[in-house]
Amino acid sequence: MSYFIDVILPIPLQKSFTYQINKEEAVFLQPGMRVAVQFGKTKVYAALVERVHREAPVVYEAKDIEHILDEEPIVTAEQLALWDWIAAYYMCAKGEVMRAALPSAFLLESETIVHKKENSEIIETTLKDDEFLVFEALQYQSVLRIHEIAKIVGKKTVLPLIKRLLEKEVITVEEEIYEQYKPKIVRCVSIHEQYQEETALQELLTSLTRAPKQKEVLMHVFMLQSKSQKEIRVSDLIKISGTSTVVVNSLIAKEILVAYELQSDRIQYNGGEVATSKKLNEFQEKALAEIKHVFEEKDVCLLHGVTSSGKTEIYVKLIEATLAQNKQVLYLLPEIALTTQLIVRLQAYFGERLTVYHSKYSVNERVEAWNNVKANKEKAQIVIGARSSIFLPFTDLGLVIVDEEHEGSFKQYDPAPRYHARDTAIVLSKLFRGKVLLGSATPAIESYFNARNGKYGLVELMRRHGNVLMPEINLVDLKTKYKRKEVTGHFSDTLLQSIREALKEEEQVILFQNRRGYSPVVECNTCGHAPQCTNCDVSLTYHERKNQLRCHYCGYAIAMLHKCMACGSTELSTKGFGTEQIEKELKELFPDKNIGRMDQDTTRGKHGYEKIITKFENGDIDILVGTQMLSKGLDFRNVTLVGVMNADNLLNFPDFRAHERSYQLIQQVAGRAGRTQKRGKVLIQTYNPYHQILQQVTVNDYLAMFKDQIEERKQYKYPPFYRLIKFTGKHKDYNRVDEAVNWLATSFRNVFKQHVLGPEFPPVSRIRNQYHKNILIKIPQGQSLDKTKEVLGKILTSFSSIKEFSGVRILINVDNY
DNA sequence: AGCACGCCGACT
DNA sequence: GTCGGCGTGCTC
Repeated sequence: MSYFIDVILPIPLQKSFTYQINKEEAVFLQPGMRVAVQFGKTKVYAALVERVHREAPVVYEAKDIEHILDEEPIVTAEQLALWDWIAAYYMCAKGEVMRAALPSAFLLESETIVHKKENSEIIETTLKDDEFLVFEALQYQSVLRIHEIAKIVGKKTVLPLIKRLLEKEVITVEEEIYEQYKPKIVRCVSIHEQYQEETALQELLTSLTRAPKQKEVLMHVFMLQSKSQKEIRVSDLIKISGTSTVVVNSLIAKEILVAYELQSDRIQYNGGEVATSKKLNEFQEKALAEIKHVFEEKDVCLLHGVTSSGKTEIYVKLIEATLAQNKQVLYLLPEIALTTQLIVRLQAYFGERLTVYHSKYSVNERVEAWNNVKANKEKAQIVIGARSSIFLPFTDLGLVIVDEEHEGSFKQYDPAPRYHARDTAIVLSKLFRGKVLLGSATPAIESYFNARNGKYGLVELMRRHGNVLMPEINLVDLKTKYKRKEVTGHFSDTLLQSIREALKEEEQVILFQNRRGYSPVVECNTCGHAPQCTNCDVSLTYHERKNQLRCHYCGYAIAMLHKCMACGSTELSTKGFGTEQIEKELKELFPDKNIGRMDQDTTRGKHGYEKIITKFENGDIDILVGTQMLSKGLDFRNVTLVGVMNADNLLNFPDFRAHERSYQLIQQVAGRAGRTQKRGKVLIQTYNPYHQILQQVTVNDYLAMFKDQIEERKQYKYPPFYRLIKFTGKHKDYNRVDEAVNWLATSFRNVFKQHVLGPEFPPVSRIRNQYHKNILIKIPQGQSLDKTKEVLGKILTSFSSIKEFSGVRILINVDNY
């Protein structure tokens, strides 16, 4: 009788795959372990065991596994349950979830390695040019990889070439599997035990008089040994004694020192003392008590606290309480809010019990964080991270905090799984019977709705910490300003006046413009032609710094034109404006001040973001211009003025969430102003000063905004009343997507009738030479989600079997943002 | 996804 | 004529 395992492969296939194993393997293997398996003719993957069983597949012969990769499961049962939920809810393959969940070091892939074939006589003249190139390269290098061969011959497709070389017996190939994770090894030394005795030691020291360097090193070893009981690292020893490895090595050779290797953890906290948490003020205290009360009955609580109300201190108290129960804490933040500022602050309270997990960490660091969390180590009691940290192998998760809960970036857009970290965290927490706290100054409409409904608890904290006043928000009507010619560049005189006042007081200013680059469109004055991207259906954006026209969708760039491509006219003008242009205008208006810019273009690179922040904090920047990056959790003491350059392009966004988002964004940016005793000032330039949302922003009336929005959502059948699933067809042939998506929409409409919207080409219908077409499905409350997805799945299956539509890829986005 | 297999245009 | 382009189908 034979044994089998069902495995998840890290590829986007709906099916699960069965491999054969022997009895010993069946006894050893458990769900959550990895095995290396051959898949297809050549590839070897790390597959994750889902189930061990004895049901032989009927229609095919199961392959054997290559070998087992783990001693024990690296994925917990809870994680597998969560993966199942994500795959089902967000309508994607488990393999896609696996890809997103595991640190890439856990996913091994095989690579074809080319060797020179020994003992074979090769007549060089029988080789073609490219074959000879490979042959020649192998004379110098013992092995070659596929991509190296591609580089040598300067071609993309080299597999036929390799095949020919194999036939001519020039080379042999082999599949090399490698694991990417390498433990960090540190070399340590200790004094040989024969010198532990005092007399032997004295003897040794006298014998070393002719080797002063060695003696010195030895003295340092003693010093380090007496100072701390811990191991002595060779690298530290060299640094302290100011010698080289040679000296240490000769001591080891003389058997005076003994060397040994230690596996070390890359994640280490080397901060100072841990502070005790601050005492809360009476409002915070009350909020904390309310949250605790809510948690007695409910699993999820929404904390609605205005900017600067001291939400973090409340989180700290809750974290302390959870740690006291010996449970783990997950602190989720949007990627861009994961700043050093906040981490340093939390580290001050929790020291080495805090682990940070996010995309800037190396593969090795991620594996270590993973292992620490899984072993429930003390140093991983609190994990702070961006959305992907929900995939960590928690063993006893007591509390999840979702800070800036309203942030759209908690939803993964591409690739699948298109999950929402806030919603997934709630499911994750349920698996552990843990609690979830959602925190925001401007909650998502959905969350606030759930809270008012009683599904979540609701706690409000409307007082700023230290009784700092909410900033004074004023609108500036650009229409009248332009009419009265009171505008310089893009600055109204009101804004300019306020900037001058703030600068005179040596205070800092933040200016917000939600568009990067110099100006979005370059237009010919004669014929009206605007240069377009060759790969996408958008106009190119002018970037002055590099004198380029760039596409923000695909990155395509050309040099700025001197004359119109269509008519040759040299009169080109720019329309609209971005951060770069604001920066330039400021430099002209305030030549003696330091202007900084923060957007995607200036924060590239590993520390680009931090550099700008630090400069601003240190007062090296007087005026900071930026995109929405500015709105996230930054705490600048000396900012008293925030200017929104143009609120209208936010409000006019064609999306049902545009108003909600505008409110949140402006409110968040406004929250950067006046975090100390002096009342901050916010100026919003707009052509629509009577717009509801702007009016609500000025008086900080979240509730009014919520009521308006929820009414609209209800009327136009949007979330939270209806659930949305967006389908996007993608193909390089316009007609093919068109027909394919039309067919799909018709099939959907047969079942879901008027709840199917579209099909429709989006405003930008071509991106990277791929045409897009969308269908939106609205699911009313009360209609079973599972059933709906089942029906949709069936329709998609029959869709994929239609030949004419093959190649059209369908992206599914559940709870589309 | 990734890769093999198979069919068609542009070059030696 | 071949080389190499891309479309199609399959993977336990």
